[in-house]
Amino acid sequence: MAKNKKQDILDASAELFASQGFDNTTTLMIAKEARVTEPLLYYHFKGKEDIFSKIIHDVFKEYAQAIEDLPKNTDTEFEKLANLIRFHMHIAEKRPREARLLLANCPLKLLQRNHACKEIMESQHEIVQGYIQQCLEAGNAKGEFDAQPVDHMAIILFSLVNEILRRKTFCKDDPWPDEDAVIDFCKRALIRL
Amino acid sequence: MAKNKKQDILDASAELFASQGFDNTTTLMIAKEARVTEPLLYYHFKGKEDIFSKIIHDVFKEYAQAIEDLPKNTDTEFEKLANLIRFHMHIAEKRPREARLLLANCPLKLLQRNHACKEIMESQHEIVQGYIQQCLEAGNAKGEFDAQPVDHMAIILFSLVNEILRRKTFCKDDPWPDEDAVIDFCKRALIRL
Amino acid sequence: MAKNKKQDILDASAELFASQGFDNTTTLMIAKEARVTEPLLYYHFKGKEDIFSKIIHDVFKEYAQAIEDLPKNTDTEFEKLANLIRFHMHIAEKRPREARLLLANCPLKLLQRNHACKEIMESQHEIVQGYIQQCLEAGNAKGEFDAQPVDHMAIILFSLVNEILRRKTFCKDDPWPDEDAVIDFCKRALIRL
Amino acid sequence: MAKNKKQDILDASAELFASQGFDNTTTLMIAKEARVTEPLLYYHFKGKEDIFSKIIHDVFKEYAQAIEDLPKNTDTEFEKLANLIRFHMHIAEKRPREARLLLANCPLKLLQRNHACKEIMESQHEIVQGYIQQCLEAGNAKGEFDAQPVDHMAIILFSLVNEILRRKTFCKDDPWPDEDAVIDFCKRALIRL
DNA sequence: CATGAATGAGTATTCATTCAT
DNA sequence: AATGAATGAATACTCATTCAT
Repeated sequence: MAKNKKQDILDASAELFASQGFDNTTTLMIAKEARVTEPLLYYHFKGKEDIFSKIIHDVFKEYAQAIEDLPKNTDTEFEKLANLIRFHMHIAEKRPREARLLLANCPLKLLQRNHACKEIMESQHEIVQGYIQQCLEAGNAKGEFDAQPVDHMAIILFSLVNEILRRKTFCKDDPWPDEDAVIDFCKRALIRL
Repeated sequence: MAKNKKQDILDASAELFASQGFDNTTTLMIAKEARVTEPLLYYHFKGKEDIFSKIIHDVFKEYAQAIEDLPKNTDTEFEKLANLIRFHMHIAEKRPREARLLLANCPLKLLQRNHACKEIMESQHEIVQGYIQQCLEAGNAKGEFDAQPVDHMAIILFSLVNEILRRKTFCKDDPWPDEDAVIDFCKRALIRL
Repeated sequence: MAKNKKQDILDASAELFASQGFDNTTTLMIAKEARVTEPLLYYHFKGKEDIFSKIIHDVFKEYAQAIEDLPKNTDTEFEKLANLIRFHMHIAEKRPREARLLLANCPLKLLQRNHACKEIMESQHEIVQGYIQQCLEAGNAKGEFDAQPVDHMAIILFSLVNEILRRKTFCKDDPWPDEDAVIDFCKRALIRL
Repeated sequence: MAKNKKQDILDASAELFASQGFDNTTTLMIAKEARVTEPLLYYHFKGKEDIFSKIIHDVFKEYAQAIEDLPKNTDTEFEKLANLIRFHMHIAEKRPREARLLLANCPLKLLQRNHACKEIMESQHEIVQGYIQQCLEAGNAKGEFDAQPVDHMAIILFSLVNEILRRKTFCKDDPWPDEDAVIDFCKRALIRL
């Protein structure tokens, strides 16, 4: 569609990787979907794997930015956690392709040593876990939570957030509690009355 | 090892699927790993996909049985939930190959309509969610919990259990809270003092 | 069906060779069709090619015998030729499987040097051509025909007979003149008034 | 030979299909014979069967054109029939490869429903039979023949023409009457003095 | 006579990638 | 920037045949 064929290739690849998986997508499929010839893929990228790397980097960049953009000034620290949870529940609906792309392909890619996926997963880990940890520490300091130990709690919350995204992506038909139920669950665990 | 070459094939395949993924494992690799010739794969199985199906069915059968075998008589309902969490944390250590096999390959397989993986995932869903739901309902009845609504809580706990398995499988090096921290997190959410 | 499994194998093979061709019929198909295991084929025969040879020999033996059994005493020599034509027109209806078996597979087999088919085709040639030639010579001697030269006429008549069989076998749906038209055509060519 | 590798593939395939049969010709053989790599076969054609289809279509197109090109203005209608017979006797000598290709492979292909061979055989049927039928009708009208019934006669003559081609192709060593004998045979059947 | 298990050699086809232009 | 032609290396799968029992 766009005049930029390089972007067409990235779009077509993302669509195909997301709907069929990396290994089941051939360069010919990509070329056809992008209305381009195969050699052009190699003019713009080093190869199929390179296209995949570019895509997940782009996707992750946007994701990291969105987390960065979450409101910094909130009445309570818990509100920040609630925002994080809400954000992840929304992604699955707003960016289903990107969610599928990462969640379906990365587990396999992680089996390969030194894959680009690994560093991205680690970055996500750092960013999200850092976000949570800051909230917890600030909340503890304020007496809002009595979340102890912070690091363990952070991992548990991070896991929950991740799994939310996964379920909403792959089990679309299954019932899933609305945001409030999830947020309430966490609130109960963090805030003892 | 065993005299039974059919089992050798299943073992070799499981190992390779778990360590490299289904698509990156060739029938020749399987044959070599199993110290067998390629045509024998086709004598015992319909094809590569059939081998995969047999393996995940076997793995799931054992998993379902293990859940069935969890102690039925416990002092508290929460103890049952704690057992479920402990069981999943142990699997990743006792059966790392099987955990990797399923968690790495199934997301991709789920993209294909009508794949055997889908029904297995649904069975797991039913079994584990059923287990949790029973605990919650019994616990609510006894006044042990005030978990409301039951179905939402069950899904959240199920998600947590799943993600525990995933993280322990793929992020072995990352720190992970010991059992007690996870169990405590849930206890705080379920049991208000 | 029969207790004789060797015959079952021959029957099953004939059926499959006739309906799918030699190369498209696998030994496994034969075994299944004959309700027998593959190694038994090799107990009774040297191999797939050997089964084929046995079948075409049997078929040809019966064919040669039938020609031998055509009535020897007829009012006219032409009646003998008419009988030969009628006999071939009937085969396609009475023995469609055997006709298909030979006519579909032999052309290809003839491409291979020294194939059993070759000698059989030559035998058929000799027998039928001999039959025709005798009729023509006797008819010429009696003044019934003025068929000259005999050998050329014999080949032409033989060709016509062969093609009749072929068309009735492969072009079942196409219209085909009844016996009388063919016989009449030959009569006109042989018997000048 | 030619710079056009696509044509090289067709030539090599035709040669091999004609001398060994479709099923006994592997794609590797074709590639080697055409001095080309195997994947190129799949770049230019959909597969082995597609190569075969292209060849028989080409062969048939040329055949149909040659029949179309037979002289339209002849002194007698019989001369037209004689030309048809002569034409077929010449094909076997001028185009032995193409004759073998079709006559050896098509009977088998006809066993498969909906094969390209079927429609080609039917086209040939229509063309040749139409040609003969026109001659007979015109000849009858002029009083040149008393060929009755026309359609039956046409089929018989068509059969004869077909079998001539077959025998000259497969039984090269066998004696075969010269053109004049065949033509004379037909003349006697058609033209009563 | 009969078979379950096993295999050497192949068989059509695919795929990521490159080259010449 | 773009492509038609071409390929090395697989890749899942098949087949006639044999062996041990």
